[in-house]
Amino acid sequence: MAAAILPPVPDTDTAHDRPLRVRFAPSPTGSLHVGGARTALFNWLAARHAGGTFILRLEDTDRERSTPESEAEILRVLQWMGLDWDEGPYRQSERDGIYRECIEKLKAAGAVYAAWETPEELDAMRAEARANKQAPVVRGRRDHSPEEIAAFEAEGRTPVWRFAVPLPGETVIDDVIRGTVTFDHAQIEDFVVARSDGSPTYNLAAAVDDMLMDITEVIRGEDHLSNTPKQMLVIRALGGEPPRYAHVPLILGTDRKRLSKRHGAASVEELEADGFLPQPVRNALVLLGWAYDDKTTTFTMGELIEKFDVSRVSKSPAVFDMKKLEVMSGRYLRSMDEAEFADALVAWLADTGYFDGKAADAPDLARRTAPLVQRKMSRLGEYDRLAGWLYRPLDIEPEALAVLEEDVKTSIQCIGGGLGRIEVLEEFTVDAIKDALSDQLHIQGVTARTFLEPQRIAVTGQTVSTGIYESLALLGRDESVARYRATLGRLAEQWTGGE
RNA sequence: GCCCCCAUCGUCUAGCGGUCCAGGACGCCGCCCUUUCACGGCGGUAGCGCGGGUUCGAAUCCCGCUGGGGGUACCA
Repeated sequence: MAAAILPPVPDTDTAHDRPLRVRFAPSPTGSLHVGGARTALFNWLAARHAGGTFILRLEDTDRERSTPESEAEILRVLQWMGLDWDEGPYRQSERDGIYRECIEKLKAAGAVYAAWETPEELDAMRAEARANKQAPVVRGRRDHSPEEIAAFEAEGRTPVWRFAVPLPGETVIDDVIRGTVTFDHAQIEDFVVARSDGSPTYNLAAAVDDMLMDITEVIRGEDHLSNTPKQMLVIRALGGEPPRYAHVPLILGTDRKRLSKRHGAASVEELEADGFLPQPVRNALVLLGWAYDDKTTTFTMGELIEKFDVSRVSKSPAVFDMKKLEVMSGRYLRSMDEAEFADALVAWLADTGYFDGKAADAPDLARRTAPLVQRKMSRLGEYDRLAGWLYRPLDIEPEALAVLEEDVKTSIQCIGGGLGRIEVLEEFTVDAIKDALSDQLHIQGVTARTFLEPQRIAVTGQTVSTGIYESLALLGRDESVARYRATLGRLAEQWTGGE
Protein backbone atom coordinates (compact mmCIF):
# COMPACT_ATOMS: atom_id res chain seq x y z
CA MET A 1 0.00 0.00 0.00
CA ALA A 2 1.23 3.46 -0.86
CA ALA A 3 1.08 4.74 2.68
CA ALA A 4 3.54 2.10 3.79
CA ILE A 5 6.33 3.04 1.45
CA LEU A 6 5.84 6.74 1.07
CA PRO A 7 6.56 9.39 3.69
CA PRO A 8 3.68 10.14 6.08
CA VAL A 9 0.59 11.06 4.16
CA PRO A 10 -0.57 14.59 4.87
CA ASP A 11 -3.53 14.55 7.17
CA THR A 12 -6.78 15.35 5.54
CA ASP A 13 -8.77 14.47 8.61
CA THR A 14 -10.20 17.68 9.99
CA ALA A 15 -9.92 16.37 13.52
CA HIS A 16 -6.17 16.64 13.18
CA ASP A 17 -6.32 20.30 12.52
CA ARG A 18 -8.27 21.27 15.58
CA PRO A 19 -6.76 21.53 19.04
CA LEU A 20 -7.04 18.23 20.85
CA ARG A 21 -10.14 17.73 22.95
CA VAL A 22 -10.42 14.45 24.82
CA ARG A 23 -12.76 13.19 27.44
CA PHE A 24 -13.00 10.66 30.20
CA ALA A 25 -16.55 9.44 30.51
CA PRO A 26 -17.10 6.96 33.33
CA SER A 27 -20.51 5.86 34.48
CA PRO A 28 -20.86 6.45 38.20
CA THR A 29 -21.92 2.97 39.15
CA GLY A 30 -19.09 2.05 41.50
CA SER A 31 -15.60 3.03 42.45
CA LEU A 32 -13.03 3.77 39.78
CA HIS A 33 -11.50 0.61 38.40
CA VAL A 34 -7.82 0.43 37.54
CA GLY A 35 -8.83 0.02 33.91
CA GLY A 36 -10.88 3.18 34.05
CA ALA A 37 -8.11 4.94 35.92
CA ARG A 38 -5.67 4.07 33.19
CA THR A 39 -8.05 5.29 30.52
CA ALA A 40 -8.40 8.55 32.43
CA LEU A 41 -4.62 8.80 32.69
CA PHE A 42 -4.14 8.17 28.98
CA ASN A 43 -6.69 10.84 28.11
CA TRP A 44 -5.21 13.31 30.54
CA LEU A 45 -1.69 12.71 29.26
CA ALA A 46 -2.78 13.06 25.66
CA ALA A 47 -4.42 16.37 26.50
CA ARG A 48 -1.51 17.74 28.47
CA HIS A 49 0.97 16.54 25.90
CA ALA A 50 -0.80 18.37 23.12
CA GLY A 51 -1.80 21.37 25.17
CA GLY A 52 -5.38 20.31 24.58
CA THR A 53 -8.46 20.08 26.74
CA PHE A 54 -9.39 17.27 29.12
CA ILE A 55 -13.10 16.98 29.70
CA LEU A 56 -14.85 14.99 32.39
CA ARG A 57 -18.29 13.63 31.69
CA LEU A 58 -20.41 11.39 33.89
CA GLU A 59 -22.48 8.96 31.89
CA ASP A 60 -25.33 8.49 34.27
CA THR A 61 -28.18 7.75 31.91
CA ASP A 62 -28.78 4.53 33.80
CA ARG A 63 -30.72 6.01 36.68
CA GLU A 64 -30.98 2.68 38.43
CA ARG A 65 -27.29 2.08 38.88
CA SER A 66 -25.81 5.55 39.01
CA THR A 67 -25.24 7.02 42.45
CA PRO A 68 -24.03 10.38 43.75
CA GLU A 69 -21.65 8.53 46.07
CA SER A 70 -19.98 6.83 43.16
CA GLU A 71 -19.71 10.10 41.31
CA ALA A 72 -18.08 11.80 44.28
CA GLU A 73 -15.70 8.89 44.69
CA ILE A 74 -14.64 9.02 41.05
CA LEU A 75 -13.93 12.73 41.23
CA ARG A 76 -12.02 12.24 44.43
CA VAL A 77 -9.88 9.44 43.01
CA LEU A 78 -9.12 11.40 39.86
CA GLN A 79 -7.86 14.26 41.96
CA TRP A 80 -5.88 11.87 44.12
CA MET A 81 -4.17 10.65 40.96
CA GLY A 82 -3.37 14.20 40.00
CA LEU A 83 -5.68 14.24 37.00
CA ASP A 84 -7.39 17.60 36.83
CA TRP A 85 -10.03 18.37 34.23
CA ASP A 86 -10.51 21.52 32.22
CA GLU A 87 -14.22 21.16 31.57
CA GLY A 88 -17.01 19.49 33.43
CA PRO A 89 -17.94 17.41 35.11
CA TYR A 90 -20.85 17.28 32.72
CA ARG A 91 -23.66 14.97 33.67
CA GLN A 92 -25.76 13.29 31.04
CA SER A 93 -28.66 13.33 33.44
CA GLU A 94 -28.60 17.11 33.16
CA ARG A 95 -28.54 17.09 29.38
CA ASP A 96 -31.70 15.16 28.80
CA GLY A 97 -33.27 17.95 26.75
CA ILE A 98 -30.35 17.95 24.36
CA TYR A 99 -30.67 14.24 23.69
CA ARG A 100 -34.42 14.47 23.18
CA GLU A 101 -33.90 17.24 20.67
CA CYS A 102 -31.44 15.09 18.79
CA ILE A 103 -33.84 12.19 18.86
CA GLU A 104 -36.47 14.44 17.32
CA LYS A 105 -34.02 15.43 14.63
CA LEU A 106 -33.35 11.80 13.89
CA LYS A 107 -37.07 11.16 13.65
CA ALA A 108 -37.50 14.10 11.32
CA ALA A 109 -34.67 12.85 9.16
CA GLY A 110 -36.18 9.40 9.05
CA ALA A 111 -33.05 7.91 10.56
CA VAL A 112 -34.96 6.17 13.31
CA TYR A 113 -38.26 4.36 13.50
CA ALA A 114 -40.73 3.33 16.15
CA ALA A 115 -40.43 -0.32 17.09
CA TRP A 116 -43.26 -2.07 18.90
CA GLU A 117 -41.81 -5.50 19.58
CA THR A 118 -42.24 -6.83 23.09
CA PRO A 119 -39.28 -8.18 25.07
CA GLU A 120 -40.63 -11.67 24.48
CA GLU A 121 -40.80 -11.14 20.74
CA LEU A 122 -37.26 -9.79 20.74
CA ASP A 123 -36.00 -12.78 22.69
CA ALA A 124 -37.68 -15.09 20.24
CA MET A 125 -36.17 -13.31 17.26
CA ARG A 126 -32.70 -13.50 18.68
CA ALA A 127 -33.06 -17.10 19.76
CA GLU A 128 -34.19 -18.06 16.30
CA ALA A 129 -31.32 -16.27 14.62
CA ARG A 130 -28.90 -18.00 16.92
CA ALA A 131 -30.45 -21.37 16.23
CA ASN A 132 -29.92 -20.73 12.53
CA LYS A 133 -26.30 -19.73 13.13
CA GLN A 134 -27.15 -16.23 12.09
CA ALA A 135 -26.16 -12.97 13.74
CA PRO A 136 -28.79 -12.17 16.36
CA VAL A 137 -29.49 -8.73 15.00
CA VAL A 138 -32.83 -7.16 15.65
CA ARG A 139 -34.65 -5.30 12.92
CA GLY A 140 -38.03 -4.06 14.02
CA ARG A 141 -41.09 -4.25 11.86
CA ARG A 142 -41.67 -0.96 10.18
CA ASP A 143 -44.72 -1.88 8.17
CA HIS A 144 -47.39 -1.74 10.86
CA SER A 145 -50.70 -0.44 9.63
CA PRO A 146 -52.27 2.55 11.33
CA GLU A 147 -54.85 0.16 12.77
CA GLU A 148 -52.19 -2.02 14.34
CA ILE A 149 -50.49 0.97 15.83
CA ALA A 150 -53.75 2.22 17.21
CA ALA A 151 -54.26 -1.18 18.76
CA PHE A 152 -50.81 -1.14 20.37
CA GLU A 153 -51.51 2.27 21.79
CA ALA A 154 -54.87 1.15 23.06
CA GLU A 155 -53.05 -1.63 24.89
CA GLY A 156 -50.92 1.03 26.54
CA ARG A 157 -47.81 0.04 24.64
CA THR A 158 -45.26 2.71 23.80
CA PRO A 159 -42.54 2.09 21.22
CA VAL A 160 -38.79 2.35 21.49
CA TRP A 161 -37.01 4.19 18.71
CA ARG A 162 -34.49 2.19 16.78
CA PHE A 163 -31.83 3.47 14.47
CA ALA A 164 -32.44 2.34 10.92
CA VAL A 165 -29.02 0.95 10.09
CA PRO A 166 -28.51 1.49 6.34
CA LEU A 167 -28.43 -1.74 4.39
CA PRO A 168 -26.37 -2.81 2.68
CA GLY A 169 -23.39 -0.92 3.94
CA GLU A 170 -20.43 -0.86 6.24
CA THR A 171 -18.78 1.51 8.66
CA VAL A 172 -15.04 1.78 8.80
CA ILE A 173 -13.18 2.91 11.89
CA ASP A 174 -9.72 4.30 11.38
CA ASP A 175 -8.54 3.53 14.87
CA VAL A 176 -5.42 5.26 16.13
CA ILE A 177 -4.30 2.11 17.91
CA ARG A 178 -5.85 -0.68 15.89
CA GLY A 179 -5.77 0.62 12.39
CA THR A 180 -8.69 0.02 10.08
CA VAL A 181 -11.60 -1.91 11.52
CA THR A 182 -14.58 -2.62 9.34
CA PHE A 183 -18.10 -3.48 10.46
CA ASP A 184 -20.64 -4.87 8.05
CA HIS A 185 -24.00 -3.23 8.70
CA ALA A 186 -25.63 -6.62 8.39
CA GLN A 187 -24.02 -7.42 11.72
CA ILE A 188 -25.21 -4.29 13.44
CA GLU A 189 -28.71 -4.42 14.79
CA ASP A 190 -31.12 -1.56 14.69
CA PHE A 191 -30.02 -0.41 18.12
CA VAL A 192 -32.33 1.42 20.43
CA VAL A 193 -31.76 5.13 20.57
CA ALA A 194 -34.72 6.15 22.72
CA ARG A 195 -36.32 3.93 25.33
CA SER A 196 -40.05 3.54 25.54
CA ASP A 197 -40.16 6.26 28.15
CA GLY A 198 -38.41 8.58 25.72
CA SER A 199 -35.08 8.59 27.54
CA PRO A 200 -31.85 8.32 25.53
CA THR A 201 -29.67 5.23 25.58
CA TYR A 202 -25.92 5.17 25.96
CA ASN A 203 -25.14 4.95 22.26
CA LEU A 204 -27.24 8.00 21.55
CA ALA A 205 -26.07 10.11 24.45
CA ALA A 206 -22.38 9.28 24.05
CA ALA A 207 -22.46 10.01 20.33
CA VAL A 208 -24.33 13.26 20.78
CA ASP A 209 -22.00 14.41 23.52
CA ASP A 210 -18.85 13.55 21.64
CA MET A 211 -20.19 15.52 18.71
CA LEU A 212 -21.52 18.51 20.63
CA MET A 213 -18.59 18.70 23.00
CA ASP A 214 -16.41 18.83 19.93
CA ILE A 215 -14.33 15.88 21.03
CA THR A 216 -11.51 15.33 18.56
CA GLU A 217 -10.24 12.02 19.87
CA VAL A 218 -12.05 9.37 21.86
CA ILE A 219 -9.65 7.29 23.93
CA ARG A 220 -11.53 4.48 25.68
CA GLY A 221 -11.50 0.78 26.43
CA GLU A 222 -11.62 -1.87 23.76
CA ASP A 223 -14.97 -3.02 25.10
CA HIS A 224 -16.43 -0.06 23.24
CA LEU A 225 -15.05 -1.02 19.86
CA SER A 226 -18.28 -2.62 18.75
CA ASN A 227 -20.28 0.43 19.87
CA THR A 228 -18.20 2.69 17.73
CA PRO A 229 -19.89 2.11 14.37
CA LYS A 230 -23.25 2.74 16.02
CA GLN A 231 -22.08 6.02 17.43
CA MET A 232 -20.52 7.03 14.15
CA LEU A 233 -23.82 6.29 12.43
CA VAL A 234 -25.68 8.50 14.89
CA ILE A 235 -23.23 11.35 14.52
CA ARG A 236 -23.38 11.22 10.76
CA ALA A 237 -27.15 11.04 10.74
CA LEU A 238 -27.08 14.20 12.82
CA GLY A 239 -24.85 15.86 10.27
CA GLY A 240 -21.70 15.68 12.32
CA GLU A 241 -18.22 14.36 11.71
CA PRO A 242 -17.11 11.55 14.03
CA PRO A 243 -13.99 12.07 16.12
CA ARG A 244 -10.91 9.91 15.84
CA TYR A 245 -11.01 6.83 18.00
CA ALA A 246 -8.31 5.08 19.98
CA HIS A 247 -9.39 1.85 21.62
CA VAL A 248 -7.00 0.76 24.33
CA PRO A 249 -6.75 -2.91 25.30
CA LEU A 250 -8.39 -4.11 28.46
CA ILE A 251 -6.60 -4.92 31.69
CA LEU A 252 -6.83 -8.54 32.77
CA GLY A 253 -6.44 -10.36 36.05
CA THR A 254 -3.88 -13.12 36.55
CA ASP A 255 -6.39 -15.64 35.20
CA ARG A 256 -6.50 -13.63 31.97
CA LYS A 257 -10.06 -12.62 32.61
CA ARG A 258 -11.08 -9.02 32.67
CA LEU A 259 -9.91 -7.48 35.93
CA SER A 260 -12.61 -7.40 38.59
CA LYS A 261 -13.11 -7.35 42.33
CA ARG A 262 -12.35 -10.99 42.74
CA HIS A 263 -8.80 -10.39 41.56
CA GLY A 264 -8.09 -8.41 44.71
CA ALA A 265 -7.51 -4.70 44.68
CA ALA A 266 -9.10 -3.78 41.39
CA SER A 267 -10.09 -0.23 42.22
CA VAL A 268 -7.92 2.76 42.84
CA GLU A 269 -9.74 3.24 46.10
CA GLU A 270 -8.46 -0.11 47.32
CA LEU A 271 -4.95 0.65 46.14
CA GLU A 272 -5.09 3.85 48.12
CA ALA A 273 -6.34 1.97 51.17
CA ASP A 274 -3.47 -0.48 50.82
CA GLY A 275 -1.08 2.42 51.11
CA PHE A 276 0.07 2.97 47.55
CA LEU A 277 0.95 6.54 46.67
CA PRO A 278 -0.32 8.17 43.47
CA GLN A 279 3.08 8.36 41.77
CA PRO A 280 3.80 4.63 41.63
CA VAL A 281 0.17 3.86 40.84
CA ARG A 282 0.34 6.18 37.86
CA ASN A 283 3.64 4.74 36.79
CA ALA A 284 2.37 1.18 36.99
CA LEU A 285 -0.83 1.99 35.13
CA VAL A 286 0.77 3.89 32.31
CA LEU A 287 3.13 0.99 31.71
CA LEU A 288 0.23 -1.38 31.15
CA GLY A 289 0.07 -1.31 27.41
CA TRP A 290 2.49 1.51 26.84
CA ALA A 291 6.27 1.81 26.87
CA TYR A 292 8.46 4.68 25.86
CA ASP A 293 11.50 2.68 24.84
CA ASP A 294 13.27 -0.56 25.67
CA LYS A 295 14.64 0.61 29.02
CA THR A 296 12.83 3.34 30.89
CA THR A 297 10.63 2.06 33.69
CA THR A 298 10.00 5.08 35.86
CA PHE A 299 8.71 8.43 34.81
CA THR A 300 7.87 11.66 36.52
CA MET A 301 4.59 13.24 35.58
CA GLY A 302 6.50 15.76 33.49
CA GLU A 303 8.28 13.04 31.58
CA LEU A 304 5.03 11.26 30.93
CA ILE A 305 3.45 14.40 29.57
CA GLU A 306 6.40 14.90 27.31
CA LYS A 307 6.72 11.32 26.12
CA PHE A 308 3.25 9.83 26.11
CA ASP A 309 1.79 8.98 22.74
CA VAL A 310 -1.50 7.09 22.37
CA SER A 311 -0.60 5.72 19.01
CA ARG A 312 2.16 3.74 20.69
CA VAL A 313 -0.26 1.96 22.97
CA SER A 314 -0.23 -1.81 22.57
CA LYS A 315 -3.06 -3.70 20.90
CA SER A 316 -3.07 -6.67 23.22
CA PRO A 317 -4.57 -6.89 26.69
CA ALA A 318 -2.25 -6.72 29.70
CA VAL A 319 -2.34 -8.69 32.93
CA PHE A 320 -2.22 -6.49 35.99
CA ASP A 321 0.66 -7.57 38.23
CA MET A 322 0.22 -6.45 41.81
CA LYS A 323 3.72 -7.59 42.69
CA LYS A 324 5.20 -5.21 40.18
CA LEU A 325 3.16 -2.36 41.58
CA GLU A 326 4.52 -3.21 45.01
CA VAL A 327 8.07 -3.13 43.78
CA MET A 328 7.55 0.21 42.09
CA SER A 329 5.87 1.52 45.18
CA GLY A 330 8.67 0.34 47.45
CA ARG A 331 11.27 1.98 45.27
CA TYR A 332 9.32 5.17 45.22
CA LEU A 333 9.01 5.17 49.00
CA ARG A 334 12.73 4.66 49.38
CA SER A 335 13.47 7.42 46.93
CA MET A 336 11.64 9.97 49.05
CA ASP A 337 13.64 12.06 51.44
CA GLU A 338 13.12 11.32 55.09
CA ALA A 339 10.88 14.24 55.94
CA GLU A 340 8.76 13.83 52.87
CA PHE A 341 8.27 10.18 53.65
CA ALA A 342 7.45 10.85 57.29
CA ASP A 343 4.84 13.39 56.23
CA ALA A 344 3.27 11.00 53.77
CA LEU A 345 3.26 8.16 56.27
CA VAL A 346 1.73 10.13 59.12
CA ALA A 347 -0.84 11.67 56.83
CA TRP A 348 -1.82 8.30 55.46
CA LEU A 349 -2.05 6.74 58.91
CA ALA A 350 -4.20 9.62 60.08
CA ASP A 351 -6.46 9.40 57.03
CA THR A 352 -7.00 5.72 57.44
CA GLY A 353 -7.86 6.08 61.11
CA TYR A 354 -4.77 4.35 62.39
CA PHE A 355 -4.46 6.69 65.34
CA ASP A 356 -8.06 6.35 66.40
CA GLY A 357 -8.22 5.00 69.91
CA LYS A 358 -4.48 5.24 70.34
CA ALA A 359 -2.50 7.47 72.68
CA ALA A 360 -2.37 11.15 71.89
CA ASP A 361 1.30 10.98 71.06
CA ALA A 362 0.77 8.20 68.53
CA PRO A 363 1.32 10.48 65.50
CA ASP A 364 4.53 11.62 67.05
CA LEU A 365 5.66 8.08 67.67
CA ALA A 366 4.78 7.24 64.09
CA ARG A 367 6.93 10.10 62.89
CA ARG A 368 9.87 8.81 64.89
CA THR A 369 9.46 5.33 63.46
CA ALA A 370 9.29 6.60 59.90
CA PRO A 371 13.03 6.28 59.21
CA LEU A 372 12.96 2.73 60.57
CA VAL A 373 10.24 1.54 58.25
CA GLN A 374 11.05 3.53 55.14
CA ARG A 375 13.50 1.02 53.79
CA LYS A 376 11.41 -1.95 54.76
CA MET A 377 8.07 -1.42 53.22
CA SER A 378 6.65 -1.49 49.75
CA ARG A 379 3.44 0.30 50.68
CA LEU A 380 2.22 2.33 53.60
CA GLY A 381 -0.27 -0.36 54.52
CA GLU A 382 2.57 -2.50 55.79
CA TYR A 383 3.25 -0.10 58.60
CA ASP A 384 1.32 -1.98 61.21
CA ARG A 385 2.98 -5.26 60.38
CA LEU A 386 6.35 -3.62 60.89
CA ALA A 387 5.78 -1.17 63.70
CA GLY A 388 2.37 -1.99 65.12
CA TRP A 389 3.92 -3.81 68.03
CA LEU A 390 5.15 -0.49 69.39
CA TYR A 391 1.61 0.63 70.00
CA ARG A 392 0.49 -2.50 71.78
CA PRO A 393 1.46 -4.48 74.84
CA LEU A 394 3.72 -7.41 74.04
CA ASP A 395 1.80 -10.14 72.32
CA ILE A 396 3.86 -12.85 70.68
CA GLU A 397 2.30 -14.04 67.48
CA PRO A 398 2.01 -17.83 67.13
CA GLU A 399 4.44 -17.94 64.25
CA ALA A 400 7.09 -16.11 66.23
CA LEU A 401 6.51 -18.23 69.29
CA ALA A 402 7.03 -21.32 67.20
CA VAL A 403 10.46 -20.03 66.22
CA LEU A 404 11.43 -19.66 69.86
CA GLU A 405 10.02 -23.03 70.77
CA GLU A 406 12.03 -24.79 68.14
CA ASP A 407 14.90 -24.74 70.55
CA VAL A 408 13.70 -23.38 73.84
CA LYS A 409 17.01 -23.77 75.57
CA THR A 410 18.93 -21.75 73.03
CA SER A 411 16.20 -19.16 72.89
CA ILE A 412 16.40 -18.70 76.63
CA GLN A 413 20.16 -18.45 76.48
CA CYS A 414 20.09 -15.83 73.75
CA ILE A 415 17.36 -13.74 75.26
CA GLY A 416 18.85 -14.07 78.71
CA GLY A 417 22.24 -13.12 77.35
CA GLY A 418 20.83 -10.11 75.59
CA LEU A 419 18.89 -9.02 78.64
CA GLY A 420 22.01 -9.22 80.80
CA ARG A 421 23.72 -6.77 78.52
CA ILE A 422 21.03 -4.23 77.83
CA GLU A 423 19.74 -3.88 81.36
CA VAL A 424 23.07 -2.55 82.54
CA LEU A 425 23.56 -0.16 79.68
CA GLU A 426 24.15 3.41 80.76
CA GLU A 427 23.36 5.00 77.43
CA PHE A 428 20.38 3.36 75.83
CA THR A 429 21.22 4.39 72.29
CA VAL A 430 21.21 2.49 69.04
CA ASP A 431 25.00 2.36 68.95
CA ALA A 432 25.38 1.29 72.53
CA ILE A 433 22.77 -1.42 72.12
CA LYS A 434 24.38 -2.63 68.94
CA ASP A 435 27.82 -2.81 70.56
CA ALA A 436 26.55 -4.64 73.58
CA LEU A 437 24.51 -7.14 71.63
CA SER A 438 27.29 -7.73 69.12
CA ASP A 439 29.69 -8.39 71.92
CA GLN A 440 27.33 -10.82 73.57
CA LEU A 441 26.81 -12.54 70.25
CA HIS A 442 30.54 -13.13 70.08
CA ILE A 443 30.72 -14.48 73.56
CA GLN A 444 27.93 -16.97 72.97
CA GLY A 445 29.54 -18.05 69.74
CA VAL A 446 26.36 -18.47 67.71
CA THR A 447 25.40 -17.03 64.37
CA ALA A 448 23.95 -13.56 64.12
CA ARG A 449 20.63 -14.86 63.06
CA THR A 450 20.43 -17.40 65.85
CA PHE A 451 21.19 -14.74 68.39
CA LEU A 452 19.34 -11.75 67.04
CA GLU A 453 16.14 -13.38 65.95
CA PRO A 454 15.09 -14.27 69.51
CA GLN A 455 15.84 -10.72 70.61
CA ARG A 456 13.49 -9.42 67.97
CA ILE A 457 10.75 -11.78 68.96
CA ALA A 458 11.27 -11.16 72.65
CA VAL A 459 10.49 -7.48 72.36
CA THR A 460 8.30 -7.19 69.28
CA GLY A 461 6.57 -10.55 69.33
CA GLN A 462 7.03 -10.71 65.57
CA THR A 463 9.42 -12.30 63.12
CA VAL A 464 9.35 -9.25 60.91
CA SER A 465 9.70 -5.80 62.41
CA THR A 466 11.71 -2.66 62.48
CA GLY A 467 15.46 -3.20 62.99
CA ILE A 468 16.20 -4.76 66.34
CA TYR A 469 18.66 -2.17 67.65
CA GLU A 470 16.51 0.73 66.64
CA SER A 471 13.44 -0.95 68.03
CA LEU A 472 15.02 -1.36 71.43
CA ALA A 473 16.23 2.21 71.52
CA LEU A 474 12.80 3.45 70.59
CA LEU A 475 11.14 1.35 73.25
CA GLY A 476 13.43 2.58 75.97
CA ARG A 477 15.26 0.55 78.55
CA ASP A 478 12.45 -0.02 81.02
CA GLU A 479 9.94 -1.27 78.52
CA SER A 480 12.58 -3.31 76.71
CA VAL A 481 13.71 -5.01 79.86
CA ALA A 482 10.14 -5.67 80.88
CA ARG A 483 9.43 -7.33 77.56
CA TYR A 484 12.58 -9.42 77.73
CA ARG A 485 11.56 -10.64 81.15
CA ALA A 486 8.03 -11.41 80.10
CA THR A 487 9.18 -13.49 77.18
CA LEU A 488 11.80 -15.19 79.28
CA GLY A 489 9.24 -16.03 81.90
CA ARG A 490 6.96 -17.53 79.37
CA LEU A 491 9.72 -19.69 77.91
CA ALA A 492 10.99 -20.77 81.32
CA GLU A 493 7.54 -22.00 82.15
CA GLN A 494 7.57 -24.16 79.07
CA TRP A 495 11.08 -25.33 79.67
CA THR A 496 10.36 -26.68 83.15
CA GLY A 497 6.86 -27.72 82.26
CA GLY A 498 8.13 -29.62 79.28
CA GLU A 499 10.70 -31.58 81.24
C1' G B 1 -23.69 -19.50 17.70
C1' C B 2 -22.51 -14.68 15.22
C1' C B 3 -19.28 -10.19 14.82
C1' C B 4 -14.76 -7.68 16.17
C1' C B 5 -9.84 -7.49 18.30
C1' C B 6 -5.26 -9.67 19.80
C1' A B 7 -0.76 -13.20 19.89
C1' U B 8 7.78 -11.88 21.83
C1' C B 9 10.55 -14.90 28.49
C1' G B 10 5.63 -16.93 34.07
C1' U B 11 4.18 -11.26 33.90
C1' C B 12 4.74 -6.01 31.66
C1' U B 13 7.24 -4.94 27.34
C1' A B 14 11.44 -3.11 23.25
C1' G B 15 11.52 -4.72 18.33
C1' C B 16 8.33 -1.81 13.02
C1' G B 17 12.72 -7.14 6.69
C1' G B 18 19.27 -7.75 7.69
C1' U B 19 22.60 -4.09 13.16
C1' C B 20 18.40 -9.96 17.17
C1' C B 21 21.93 -17.15 18.06
C1' A B 22 15.84 -11.18 20.37
C1' G B 23 17.04 -6.00 24.61
C1' G B 24 14.95 -4.06 29.43
C1' A B 25 11.87 -4.56 33.91
C1' C B 26 9.22 -7.71 37.66
C1' G B 27 9.28 -12.70 39.40
C1' C B 28 12.33 -16.92 40.25
C1' C B 29 17.46 -19.15 41.33
C1' G B 30 22.53 -18.30 42.99
C1' C B 31 26.41 -15.19 45.03
C1' C B 32 27.86 -10.70 47.67
C1' C B 33 26.81 -6.70 51.29
C1' U B 34 24.43 -5.90 56.19
C1' U B 35 27.33 -10.25 62.45
C1' U B 36 19.26 -9.46 62.21
C1' C B 37 14.06 -9.81 58.87
C1' A B 38 14.49 -6.05 55.00
C1' C B 39 17.14 -2.93 51.53
C1' G B 40 21.02 -2.84 48.06
C1' G B 41 24.81 -4.91 44.41
C1' C B 42 26.27 -8.77 40.91
C1' G B 43 25.25 -13.04 37.99
C1' G B 44 21.90 -16.69 36.04
C1' U B 45 17.07 -18.82 34.31
C1' A B 46 13.31 -18.19 30.73
C1' G B 47 10.34 -16.20 25.02
C1' C B 48 9.25 -14.84 19.05
C1' G B 49 2.08 -20.41 19.80
C1' C B 50 1.80 -23.94 15.30
C1' G B 51 1.76 -24.74 9.92
C1' G B 52 2.22 -22.84 5.19
C1' G B 53 3.86 -19.01 2.04
C1' U B 54 6.55 -14.09 0.15
C1' U B 55 11.91 -12.75 0.24
C1' C B 56 18.80 -13.41 -0.99
C1' G B 57 17.09 -12.73 4.18
C1' A B 58 11.15 -12.83 8.75
C1' A B 59 10.03 -12.05 15.61
C1' U B 60 9.02 -8.38 11.90
C1' C B 61 4.87 -9.05 5.58
C1' C B 62 0.59 -12.57 3.76
C1' C B 63 -2.76 -16.94 4.57
C1' G B 64 -4.62 -20.82 7.64
C1' C B 65 -4.89 -23.14 12.41
C1' U B 66 -4.79 -22.85 17.51
C1' G B 67 -5.19 -19.99 21.75
C1' G B 68 -6.80 -15.58 24.50
C1' G B 69 -9.93 -11.20 24.95
C1' G B 70 -14.23 -8.13 23.84
C1' G B 71 -19.20 -7.44 22.03
C1' U B 72 -23.79 -9.61 21.10
C1' A B 73 -29.62 -5.41 26.37
C1' C B 74 -35.22 -0.39 26.48
C1' C B 75 -26.43 -1.36 30.87
C1' A B 76 -22.70 1.73 30.09
